[in-house]
Amino acid sequence: MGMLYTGNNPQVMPYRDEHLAMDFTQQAVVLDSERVILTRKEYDLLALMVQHAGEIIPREALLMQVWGYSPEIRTRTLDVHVRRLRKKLGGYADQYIETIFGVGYRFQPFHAPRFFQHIAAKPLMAMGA
Amino acid sequence: MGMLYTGNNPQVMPYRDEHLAMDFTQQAVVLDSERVILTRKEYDLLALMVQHAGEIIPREALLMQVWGYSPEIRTRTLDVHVRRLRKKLGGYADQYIETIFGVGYRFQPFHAPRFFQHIAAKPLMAMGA
DNA sequence: GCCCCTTTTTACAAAGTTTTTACAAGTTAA
DNA sequence: TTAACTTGTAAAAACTTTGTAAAAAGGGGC
Repeated sequence: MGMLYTGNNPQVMPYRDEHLAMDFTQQAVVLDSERVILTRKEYDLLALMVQHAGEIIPREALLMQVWGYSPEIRTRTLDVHVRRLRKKLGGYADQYIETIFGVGYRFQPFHAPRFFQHIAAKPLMAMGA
Repeated sequence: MGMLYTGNNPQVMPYRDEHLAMDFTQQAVVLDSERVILTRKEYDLLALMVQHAGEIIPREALLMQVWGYSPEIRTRTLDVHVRRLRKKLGGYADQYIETIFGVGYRFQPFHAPRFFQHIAAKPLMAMGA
């Protein structure tokens, strides 16, 4: 009986809130009961943020994790991808994907309280160049 | 980690939906009550996909399983076979055989919902990288 | 050998994805 | 307020993957 080893598949619990659901084994994203088609990079980016929901993820961390870029690399591709992700998340986009100015981005579950809107967010890492 | 059970399983349940039926013991494919004549490779390819209906099967897995090719081999024969399969599946082809860009292909049963099914029993492959 | 059928390769075309570019808009601090 | 810097955005360019037609290659039977 043949078995085909097809790679690692980290067991991550699916995400679900009032509007958005994400299944990491099927690579499926559903928004208000409709499938959202994401490209690979869009998916990787969203997956990383959702798996760290509520946490601020610095640009460098996103560029490192999703693109394999080291901090010296100057690129706008992260911004462009965030923009396209937000577009595909429709009207809830800005609620889901927060911009933390000077730092990075944060995914927030739909009803997450936003008491202390990143007041404490002083740059943890240098951004430039 | 994901495993696909792909080997010479002598007891595979026949597949049937509104338009397509497939009998793996007879190696017979019927589309809207008409027999579809497939070549060996076409049959092997379709059988593998149908037996994993709803799952994304990476190109490398298809090339490994149907052709015995290792991932380094560069060939377009998979694409050509998919094309001929789709041709023989007529108008339903694109509904049955989805292209997952950058990854592989997926057979979907005719009325498959385009979002979540929790097929927790069937391990899948991570799409990343 | 030839014939017939299947499979693979070749060579582009078409489609899809990602990155860059260029500038607008927003933010922060002096 | 201005200057310096960061993020948003649209569009183009660069790049990658898939689709397709046609030719070439392979294989079995006669």
